[in-house]
Amino acid sequence: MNYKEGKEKFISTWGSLGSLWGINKAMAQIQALLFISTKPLSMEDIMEELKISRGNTSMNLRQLMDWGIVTKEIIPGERKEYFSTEKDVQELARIVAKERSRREIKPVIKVLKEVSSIKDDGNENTKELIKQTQALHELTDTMDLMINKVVNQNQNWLTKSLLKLFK
Amino acid sequence: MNYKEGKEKFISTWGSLGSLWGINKAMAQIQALLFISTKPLSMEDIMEELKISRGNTSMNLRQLMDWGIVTKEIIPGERKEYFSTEKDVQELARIVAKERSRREIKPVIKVLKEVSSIKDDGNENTKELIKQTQALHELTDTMDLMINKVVNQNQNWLTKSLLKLFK
DNA sequence: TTAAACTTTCAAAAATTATTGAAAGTTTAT
DNA sequence: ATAAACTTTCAATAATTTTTGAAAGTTTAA
Repeated sequence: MNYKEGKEKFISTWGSLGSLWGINKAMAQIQALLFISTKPLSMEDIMEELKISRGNTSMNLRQLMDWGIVTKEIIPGERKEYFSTEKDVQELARIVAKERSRREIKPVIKVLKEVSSIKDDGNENTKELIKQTQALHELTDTMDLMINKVVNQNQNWLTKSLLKLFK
Repeated sequence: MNYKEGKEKFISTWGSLGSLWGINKAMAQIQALLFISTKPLSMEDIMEELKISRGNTSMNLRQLMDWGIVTKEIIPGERKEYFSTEKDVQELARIVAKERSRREIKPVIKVLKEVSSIKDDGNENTKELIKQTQALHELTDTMDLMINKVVNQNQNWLTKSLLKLFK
């Protein structure tokens, strides 16, 4: 496998992996491309490399910026905007974990809390609903707590400390 | 909120959450329904409750069984097949984590390993590709290791021990 | 102020994914 | 062996999500 093949394989794998961390293919591919680029890229560069339209590129770059994963770089003397992504994997993991907690886990916790708090009318079905949503609420809460703890540590904690803990 | 409202809210929230843990809406809703049911349900029951077709129910039940989350129950004297889901949230979390590791994380680790092993031809782009995919490989490996450690512990370890660790 | 260079928006089209329902398949009881 | 009771399959359809591209918008230089 040479550079070109490796690059393509990485971008396409990372792209199809997008769903795992809750973003779409183009968004994941743009991030992947920036992640292995040695310098910031313009919209043209990205469109060209990934063979996607201007609109698609624009919208997905915006989303990546919303996530806090990609930043605009101003290059002096250049009219175009250039983009680059967070290059440190630890920091990247922290950002993704934090955003997913905020966007997806927190709202679910809210619903589970609400549902598990309905009045117990003595019916066995009601009892089961309360019991199970409560259990789910506790689990989700614990997991979210974990994630946020990890997320608020500074870099290297993840590899260094967790590796030790779980040995 | 009464029982019916609570039940519906739970099922629909859990359903739309399906994407977070990598399964589709109907599949997640069937699991949710079984999760709060006090007894095993037949295909008819599920179709009726969720207003989905026979084919859809059949296919999604099969997938849930593939995941190891749902099991067929034989009820003596009954011709129909009945289904029930794992009721323990800890066990459920273990199954899901294990399956996702196997289905999604492991294959990505394989690709990252391959790409990060390409020959360094001295070009700065090649160097960056190797460096970044290697970093991602290490991170993903660590995370997968963590997940599998958690997954191989017996129940209650998650809440009890991790809560302590992360305090 | 104007025009060139560039980016964003968004309705329409394309691609993907999920769902239906009826025919085919299977199992069980007699 | 037959038929009733039930489940699975899968081609067609529907729903959803993604992508396009051109018009509208913005910024900069002169």
